Amino acid sequence: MRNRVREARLARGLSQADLAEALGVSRQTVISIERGRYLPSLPLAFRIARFFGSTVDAMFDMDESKRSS
Amino acid sequence: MRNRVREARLARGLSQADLAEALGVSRQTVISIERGRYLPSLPLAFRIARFFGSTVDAMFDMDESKRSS
DNA sequence: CCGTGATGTCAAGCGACCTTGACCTTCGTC
DNA sequence: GACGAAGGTCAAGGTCGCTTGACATCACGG
Repeated sequence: MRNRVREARLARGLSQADLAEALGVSRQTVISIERGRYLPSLPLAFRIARFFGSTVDAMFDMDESKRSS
Repeated sequence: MRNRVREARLARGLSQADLAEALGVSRQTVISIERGRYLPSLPLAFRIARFFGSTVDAMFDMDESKRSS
């Protein structure tokens, strides 16, 4: 599962702290999502996608081959 | 936050148990999501959307006006 | 009347998401 | 060298997603 949060953030010239505040989450959460420590919840995924003017499906691509089953 | 899981399931003539098995989750999980008890995780949201040949954004619409904050 | 399929509730437990707070390193600048 | 901004780690704690298992209801066919 890859996500384009980091590149979208850098494209806007924002720091992790800036993005965290804009999304209403902690800086830890932004770090953890960017680094793939865990996946955002569905509501947070929507806020991220909308903040960057994108869609959940475009921001996070689920790789079918990586199903943990 | 509304979702179209129930109507998509009924449109295919599937029971909750059928859908649960197809998604690899428990029947409780399907019931809880359909009834709005809680939101699916991001991976499960993707599996649901793909199972029904749709997108996460189309299956679950986040209502901006219903932000809990 | 009895059984079965479909939907639903409740409860206990586990792990993932998210928080706060303390601390570290690197880089640029004064 | 001292400072601040940015990215990162670690730990403890709370809430939510998901599980299993037991049980209740309603409609239906035998």
